[in-house]
Amino acid sequence: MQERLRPLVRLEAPVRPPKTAAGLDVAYVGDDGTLVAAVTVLDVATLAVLDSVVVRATTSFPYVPGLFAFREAPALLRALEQVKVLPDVLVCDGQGLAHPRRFGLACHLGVLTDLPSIGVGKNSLGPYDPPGSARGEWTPLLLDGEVVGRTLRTRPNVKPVFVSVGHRSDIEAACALVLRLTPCHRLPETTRTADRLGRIS
DNA sequence: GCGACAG
DNA sequence: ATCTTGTCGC
Repeated sequence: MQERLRPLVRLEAPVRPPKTAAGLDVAYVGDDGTLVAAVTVLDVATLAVLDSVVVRATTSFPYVPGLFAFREAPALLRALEQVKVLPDVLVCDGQGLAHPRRFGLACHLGVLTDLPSIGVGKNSLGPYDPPGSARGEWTPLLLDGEVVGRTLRTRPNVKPVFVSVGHRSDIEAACALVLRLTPCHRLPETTRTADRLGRIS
C-alpha cells in the first residue's frame, strides 16, 4: 500500500505560509488496543489553540517500525473528520519521507487528506550527523545515501528533531514552520498541545 | 541466528 | 507509547 501511495506525494513549495497548523498525537491507554487520537489546531502567529478534537478508538495492528501509520493513522483520520477549523498544514508526530519506503505517517496522512503535511520525529530511523549546538542549525538526514529530510536543532544543546516532508510541502518551509512553532521547547507547540490533550482524555 | 528499529 | 526519582545543565 505504501509503495502504491508513494507516487501520490507532491513535493512543492507551499503557496502561502500557513496561518494555522494542526498537531496530531496518539496516547495509549491500558494493555489492550485502546488509544486516544488528539488533534489541535493552532494559530501559527499567536500559537493560540483554535480547535481541538479527541477520539477514542482501538487498534489491533502492532507497533512495527516502517508500518507505524497502519497503527495510528486510522484513529487520527477519524479525529480529523471532526475538526471544524481546517488547518493549512498537518504537523505529524513521526516521519514523512524519512522512511524506508519514503512513505511515513506524515505522507500517509497528507495523501489521504490531500492536506499539506510535514513529519517531526523525536527519533531517527537511522544514524545521523548531529547539527551544531545553536538553535536553527541542521544537517541533511540521509537514508540509503539519499537526502530524505533534516535534523533540526530547536533548542540549544538539546537533541535535535527529525524533519521531513509529508505532502505538498518542501523541506525549507517545513523547517521554517517547525522553528516558528518552537519558541521555547524542543517539540512543536502543536504536538505538545495535542499530546497533553490526548494524555488526559 | 541476533539485534536494531518512527510511536 | 508507557512505567518513574532524582538529577545535570542552561
